[in-house]
Amino acid sequence: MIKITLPDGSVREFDGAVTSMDVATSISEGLARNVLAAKVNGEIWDLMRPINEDSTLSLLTWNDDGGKSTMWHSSAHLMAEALEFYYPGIKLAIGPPIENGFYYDIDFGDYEFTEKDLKKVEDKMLDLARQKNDFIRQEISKADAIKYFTEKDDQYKLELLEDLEDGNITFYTQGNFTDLCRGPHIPNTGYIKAVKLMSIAGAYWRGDEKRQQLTRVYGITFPKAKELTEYLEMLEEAKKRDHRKLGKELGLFTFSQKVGMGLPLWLPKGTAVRDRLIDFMKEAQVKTGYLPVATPHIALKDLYVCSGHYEKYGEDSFQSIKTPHEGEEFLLKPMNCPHHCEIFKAEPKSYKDLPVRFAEFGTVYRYEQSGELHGLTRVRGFTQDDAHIFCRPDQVEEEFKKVIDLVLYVFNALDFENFTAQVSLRDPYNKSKYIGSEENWEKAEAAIIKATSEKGLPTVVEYGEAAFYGPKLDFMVKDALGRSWQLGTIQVDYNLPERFELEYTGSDNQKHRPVMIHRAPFGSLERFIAVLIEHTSGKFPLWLNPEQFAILPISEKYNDYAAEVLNLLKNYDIRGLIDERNEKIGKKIRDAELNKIPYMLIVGESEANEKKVAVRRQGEGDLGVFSVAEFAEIVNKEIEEKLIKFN
RNA sequence: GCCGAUGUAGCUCAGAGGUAGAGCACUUCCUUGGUAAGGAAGAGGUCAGGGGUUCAAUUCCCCUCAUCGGCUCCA
Repeated sequence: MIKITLPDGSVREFDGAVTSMDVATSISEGLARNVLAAKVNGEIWDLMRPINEDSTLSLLTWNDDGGKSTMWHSSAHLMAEALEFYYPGIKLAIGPPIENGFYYDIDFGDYEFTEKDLKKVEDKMLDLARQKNDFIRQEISKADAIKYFTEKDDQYKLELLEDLEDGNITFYTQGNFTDLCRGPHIPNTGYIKAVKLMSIAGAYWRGDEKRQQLTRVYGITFPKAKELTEYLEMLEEAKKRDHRKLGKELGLFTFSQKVGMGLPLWLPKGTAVRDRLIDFMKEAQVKTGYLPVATPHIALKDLYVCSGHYEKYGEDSFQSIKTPHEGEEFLLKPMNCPHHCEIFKAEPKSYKDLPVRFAEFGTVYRYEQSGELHGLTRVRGFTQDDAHIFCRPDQVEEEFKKVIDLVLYVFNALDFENFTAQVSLRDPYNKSKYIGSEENWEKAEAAIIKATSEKGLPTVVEYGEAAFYGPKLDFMVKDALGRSWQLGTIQVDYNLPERFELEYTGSDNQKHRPVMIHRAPFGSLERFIAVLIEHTSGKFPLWLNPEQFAILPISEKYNDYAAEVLNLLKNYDIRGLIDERNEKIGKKIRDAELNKIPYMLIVGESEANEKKVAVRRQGEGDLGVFSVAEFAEIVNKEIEEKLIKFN
């Protein structure tokens, strides 16, 4: 008698060994049709794998991450089978499921596999899927496994086998394909109803650029054809929101080959957005006691030798700038913090002075490999809304909480509702790669965890993700399409104060070392704006929009009245423009809509006579006729609702 | 940096070994209009750059550069 405990706490009893599929069938036929895998005592298993002892069981369907990943893992095998059919002799490396689908890294030997080949592989996969071939699990001895892959001459699998223990090795077979695999898998290939091979990319064997470069084939599958269609539509939507495309269309920023790759040029409209974000942050920061400072774009190399950045990044950064006669060596500023340390040192500090908070919108330059550059999210020169808080050790937690408040204020004003706080701690198995004492690390890590839990943030803890000088808290924001982006960051640093020998005089009249906190709620303005563009699909909040309205005269006869309205609106601190072109009103509306201008003010004969404007809201339509003062009130009310002052 | 793809008008793209095409945008003219594209004409190009094959190359080949998709990296 075997007892199976289900997630709802109910217990089902079976005579002898059962499979998860048996359990699913005993619950309902529909569930049996939809179930893909099962979590048995916390481990994901094949549905057909016999359960021989009392267990807890939860059945996984397409709606569970575990169900999806099982399906995609099996799909990787299916793709491998199709590829082996067309390209016998290829060598397979690894083929895992990923967030959206799966990939397989493959050594095609001399054959150059291209995107033209994808279609026939897709078709073959569907063909094989229709055969409903079972995925068969087989435990195998290490010796037999080595023999199998030696015969297949697959050095990648052999290398993987080296790390595996005998007695713990399984093969999975479906149709004519057998692979070394831990599993689990879906019962048979018939569950896969829709296949799309997305792209091909190079990938290094085991992520090591010194090793063999393999061909990575990305794909995704679905249990229903309709879901594939929906997924492809979602991707199209994401493309429309791409900040590179919208940035160009809306005239926000550009790049120039002459200026250099990865160096964004802000156009007037983009600059307007940027400046507004800066003003917004400055205002909030002044209220929280930050002191603005300013530092130059270059500094002596010795500054970064002192900070330790040179040792760690010197080789992989822009190389030094030298003076012609004196032989001085400067580096482009990759960080603001060393400068701020020197500002801290400029005047002696008492414990009564702390915390000191130096803030600077500092533009920094970092060498990024050419292949890494990506729109505004990955650039070589960018501006941080940087600040460094120098405080006493007993103030760390309090300061940390204040920064969290500031970040939450920013996110709220910009409608970033879905975020998670990622706490990055040391890799517990490799503590040697971090600078600083054990005691300090433990203190800092504890302070961050306490602050996030007291603020009630949705938190995930990642081990091994800390910076080399201290633990950090990153704010990961999800955009409307569910993609995750890292924005704001707060980092504790016990290292730089040490290296720069920063100190303050305590109440005991002794010298003490302050703690430093780096923080940037936006992170980089460039990346932040990129995410903001994709988040809003270019429809910025009204307070941030460079053009809040467009006055659209019905015909050129009313251009004068339009100018009058524009003048009036200037008094209300609302900004906009007049579309004076010789076009019909339909055309002007269409263009304003496409330019995502929030309000359209249509003025013709009746409006001019009554000294009014017909208001149309972008994406919504006609709102009716208002006086200029009434319209100004509508706008200001909308802004006030969003932009609650920080205090 | 590495692998692969791409590079034609300001933008989106078509094209083919024999003097370069469309739509939108732009300029001028006609039209003066009521809530998502009025009409006509015009201007706009070293087909990314360099080399080669050819009677002839934007087209085929090689190199370089840039962009895109990944890998690796990200203080």
